Order: sequence, then C-alpha cells, then structure tokens
Amino acid sequence: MAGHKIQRQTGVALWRQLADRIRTSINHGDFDETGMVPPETVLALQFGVNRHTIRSALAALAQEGIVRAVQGRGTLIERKERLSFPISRRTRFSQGIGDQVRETRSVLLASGEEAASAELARQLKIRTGTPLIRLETLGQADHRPVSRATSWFPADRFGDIPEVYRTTGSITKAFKELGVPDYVRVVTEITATHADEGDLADLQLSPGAIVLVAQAVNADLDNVPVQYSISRFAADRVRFTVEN
Amino acid sequence: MAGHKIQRQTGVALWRQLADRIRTSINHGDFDETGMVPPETVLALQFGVNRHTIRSALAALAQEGIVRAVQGRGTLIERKERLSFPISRRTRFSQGIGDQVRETRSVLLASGEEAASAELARQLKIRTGTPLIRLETLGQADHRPVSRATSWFPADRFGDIPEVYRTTGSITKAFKELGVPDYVRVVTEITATHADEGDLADLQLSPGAIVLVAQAVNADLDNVPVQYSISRFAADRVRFTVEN
DNA sequence: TCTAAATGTCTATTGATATAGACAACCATA
DNA sequence: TATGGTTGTCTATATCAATAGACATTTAGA
Repeated sequence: MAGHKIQRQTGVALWRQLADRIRTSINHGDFDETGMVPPETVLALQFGVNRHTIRSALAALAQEGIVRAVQGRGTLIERKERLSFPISRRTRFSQGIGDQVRETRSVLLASGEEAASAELARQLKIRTGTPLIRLETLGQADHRPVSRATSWFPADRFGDIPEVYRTTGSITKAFKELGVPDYVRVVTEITATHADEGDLADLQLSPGAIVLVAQAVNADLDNVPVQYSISRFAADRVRFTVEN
Repeated sequence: MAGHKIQRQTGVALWRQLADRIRTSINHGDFDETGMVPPETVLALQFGVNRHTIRSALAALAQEGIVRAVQGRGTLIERKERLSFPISRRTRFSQGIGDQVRETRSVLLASGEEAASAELARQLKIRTGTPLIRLETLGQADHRPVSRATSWFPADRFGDIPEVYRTTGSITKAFKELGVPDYVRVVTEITATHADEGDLADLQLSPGAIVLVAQAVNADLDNVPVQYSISRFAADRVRFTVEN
C-alpha cells in the first residue's frame, strides 16, 4: 500500500487518485485478512490527506460496488476481481476466462454493413471499399461487463453473421456455422488509454478509468484473414497473459 | 478527432482530458497535413469548452514538448511517436525497438541485493528467501525515456550482473558474459494503471498519464528461470505487438 | 501597409476540490 | 450498559477549475 505519494495539482482530483490506489490494493489482496478497508482516519494519515478526501474516494468505490460502508463498523470489501485474459494463437473470449468465472456471455449491441477503409483493408488483406459486416459486442463474466468490441468481417463470406451471432452468442460458434471450423489469432496489438464515453456506459466504469485496447486479426486455417477487431477491456478488471 | 464527448465533474479536469485527447490525435496523424493543431477557437467550439480551457490543455502538451505555440501563427506539432514493442519468445528491448529509432540505450538507475519474497520465489521457481540481485533500469529510444524496469536475478548465478550491465548497457550482453548465451521469454502479463511518482520522474510524464505494465519471466535454454522483471512503459509512446 | 487570423494577457465570476473542526449516530464488546 | 472506535453530517474557508468577455500582440498575406 504505502509506497508512492499522491500527486497534487495535476488535473486529476486527489479523491480520484486515491480511489484508483485503494481499488488496486483491494484487487491485490492487501486487505484480505480483515475483509475491510482500513478506517478513514488511518487512510487519511497514511496518504497525508484530509479525512473528507478519503471519504470522497471511498464513496466513488462504493458507487462502483467495490466497497460498502457500515456506520459503526467500517468499510467492507464487496467485490474484488481481475480476470486473466490469455493471448495466444487460440485466443477466444469465452474459453480464456471460462475457468475463472461461473458464466461468460457475449451480447450483440449493434451490427451494420460498411465499405472497407484503407486501414481495414490493410488489416484484412482485401481491397479498399470491399463490403464488410461490423459487429459491436459486449463480453460479460458473471453478469459483469468486461470488454466491448467492434469486429469487421468480409461481407461475402459472413453476410449472415449478425443473425447467427445473435442466436449463438459466440464468434466461434458463428464461424463454425458459416463454414470456418477453426481459426487462429494472427497478431494482437495492445495499447492503453482513458475510458471514453462509450466505455463508461457499456463497461460501467467511472470517468478517468483506464481501458486496455487490443487490436487483433484472426485468420482461418488457410491463413486468410476472417476478422479484424478492436476490443476495449476495463483495465482494473483484466490483465493480459502472453504465453510463449 | 470528433467522436466522444468530454466528461464533466468526474475528478479528472477537463484540460487534462483534452490534453490526452489532443495528444492521441497528434499521434494518430490527424493533423499531419498542416503540421499544426487547429486554432484554439476551433478546438474550443469542437469540444464545447471555453478557449481558456483549451489553452490549459495545450499548455500541458507544450510542457511535454509535444507542441509549441507561436503567437500570430498557431500551435505547431513538435513531436509525435508511438513505438511498437513486439512480445515474443525472443523479446529484447533493444532489438524490438531498434529498427524504429536511431538509437536505443538502457541505463542502470540502481541495483541491490534482497531475499526472494514468496511472489518472486514463485515466479523464478526458487525457494523463498533465496538471495536475488535487483536491477532498476531505464530504457531510452533516441534519448527519450520509454520504459523503466525492475528486474530480479538469482544471486548465485548472476551476482556480478550490476557491474557487467553497467558496462554493456544490455541485459542480453550481460547474460552472455555470465554464461547464458541465449534466453527466451516464458510468460508476459500486461496490465495498465495510472503513472505513479516514479513514472512521472523517470519517464518524464505528466500526472494522470497511463502506463502499460508488463511482468515477464525469462528462462535459459534449459528452461530454468533467469530473470523476473516488471517494466512500466509510457502508454502514449508505445504499443505492444503479440505475433502468434 | 493594412487586415485577418492567430496566440497572449488581464479581470471577474461561478462551481468543484480540499482542508479543518465539531459533533451526531451507530456498532461491538468489555 | 458504558465505552472506544467507527462512519455520517454539518459549517466554514481557501484554492483550483472553468466560463465569460475584452483587448493587446504577433504573423502572414492581400
């Protein structure tokens, strides 16, 4: 916990920095012995801030459902989670975190058709302007949103994927029905940024939160690209694992 | 550029959010045609904020050396970069970024000896309490700091690594001199968090910035772990690439 | 050389952020 | 049931963040 000091006058409010730090400590298991966050007065002393500032931070965490304050007793930890998401040739959302939670689900938020931009064409190794199907999906683990993704598929092969996906709730199963029995991850690019408005809504994040962004290309067994996707993960809920 | 709205009353000041957004746009090449950021009045209109707020954001970017305002002309873009850092079995700092910049360098910030904690012992597959050498290093590309890393090595095999590293400036070369002709990346874990005080200083970041955190284990050709490291990268300067 | 367009500076006002102190309400337990 | 430790609420004050408007200064170009 201790460690680094809090930054003042930087455009990021103290209560938000503190909320992030305390959330991380909770996820790290620092308070597992008691199951509670230290008393407000103790935290205030530790971080060298006023008790009211600590209260603002804890209120934010309570809003996220991570802690619950009980008058007279203390502030209880309600939930701690950080899922491990493996990245390999056989990366799939449901399989990857399936053994860490009771239920994984993926729901279709929106779908549409569009022509391939220069960037999309480069990634999918097709010509600019080629018709593509776009899917916007939300990945959930135990009813908690974990990732939101936008995926593009060549329309000639996968024109029906919105309907098939809506019924199966799985890219893997949709591919199978559409004649792609298996597929592999070709390349993944990982960056991080602040959550945007869509992240806040879909992933139920608080402003200022961090999202891990993974851009990926999947290909069929003939090494023909079948999917390009940009997925955004709540950084405090997942970590990526690259096995070599 | 356009896209998502700015979040108000969230603990993150508008000028900081705007600075992050504009920095991203610059890195994305949105203003390459003119080499300048749009006029303050235009940005203010676009984002729906006061011109003074835009000026605060641009002042922060000027402080980072990314833009330079010239009275009467506009705000010029001084620098834009986001290095691609490949992660594979043969991940090495200098080789990975070497073809993207003129010069890569790695300097030793500090070194010391310590006993293996339970966590370190688990990662390196040794007994708790085993003596370890700790190295704190800073990776640079074209004289710009890119990453800061803390690495641990078993002291029995690599007791001299601080001196060897200091002279060679390379983990790979240090390993060679100490009887490890080659090594491979076993596993990498990637998370993201806000920059802490050390990040701000060493990586020359502005508060509220995001760092990508990579935990990695390297092993020699007999698959014996030789290094465990935690590296922190400035998220707006790098992206990770996982080739499968 | 005049003008339009851009950044620089100043004053003023409002709301959010943070500190400080005091006390009430509640819980567990000795 | 009395007490210590904890969260909840209230008032007050100072500073930061954001808006608003006016005008100065500099540059490029007609």
